[in-house]
Amino acid sequence: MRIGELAKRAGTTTRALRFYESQGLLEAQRTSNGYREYDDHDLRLVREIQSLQAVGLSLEDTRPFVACLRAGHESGDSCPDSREVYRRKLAEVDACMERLQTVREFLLARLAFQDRCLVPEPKEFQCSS
Amino acid sequence: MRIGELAKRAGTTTRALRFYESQGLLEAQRTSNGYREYDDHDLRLVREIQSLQAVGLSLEDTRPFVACLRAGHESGDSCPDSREVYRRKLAEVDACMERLQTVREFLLARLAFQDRCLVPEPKEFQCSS
DNA sequence: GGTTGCCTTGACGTGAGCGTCAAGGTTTAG
DNA sequence: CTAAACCTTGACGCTCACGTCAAGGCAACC
Repeated sequence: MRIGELAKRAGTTTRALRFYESQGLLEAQRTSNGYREYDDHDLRLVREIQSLQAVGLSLEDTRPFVACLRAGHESGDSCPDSREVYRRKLAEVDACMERLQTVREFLLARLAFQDRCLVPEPKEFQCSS
Repeated sequence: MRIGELAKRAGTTTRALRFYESQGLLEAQRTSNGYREYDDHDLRLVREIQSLQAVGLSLEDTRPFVACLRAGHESGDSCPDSREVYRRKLAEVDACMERLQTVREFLLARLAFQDRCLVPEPKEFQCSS
């Protein structure tokens, strides 16, 4: 299949697929006229990337999973590097929730008592998912 | 005081202060040679902005608080618009924590059972603080 | 008069993950 | 023959809160 069909079947755009290729996450055969040609294995890769992004992993973080699938494993997260990414992400999520809990309490306190002026110390931690 | 001293006393940079001015958050008197001149009231404003940013509010969201202080209130969050920002942010935080909880459970499950292939549906919600 | 250390405006860079043209080639339908 | 619907590469745009030059003016000290 060509890039348009792959995009449609994966529910994404051709631009995203070309971007993945530029990042070395996706490779493609080329037909004689220069068109990219994909198969079901590539569709699987794209779906893996999307799933991981949906969990909040960066594209960079999906790299080990893709490599794992390419290496022939049936599941992208059965390789040590992938599992390490999971563990790191889990730690990030925990830290993020802790920080959000603090923020939440601060907001509640501010909403409850109007004239207080307690402010939490700035933390450098960046919380996103 | 001039911009350098204000930056030092607020623990930020001159660039940040000029940026706040460009966003209409901070105003400054000008001396005859064109230098910006600030007073303690401005320092208070900057500190308010920093506190709110530390909680995860965007610069845009700090606008009502600054306006509230400018209007003469002793606390930036005693005005309706400010409190509305608090409420909205609280809702965002709650949604974010809920989402993180889902992600967390997913990660734990994946780490526990290697060969499963359940993936949560992609959510469009953007979670950051 | 030269150096240092402030200050000014303006403009481009940063990161992530693409979106959105632009300008053109290829294949198929009518 | 032409239009539609694909495809190609390249390059700039977007968000956010500034960082980082660049080029120059102002003030004080030796």
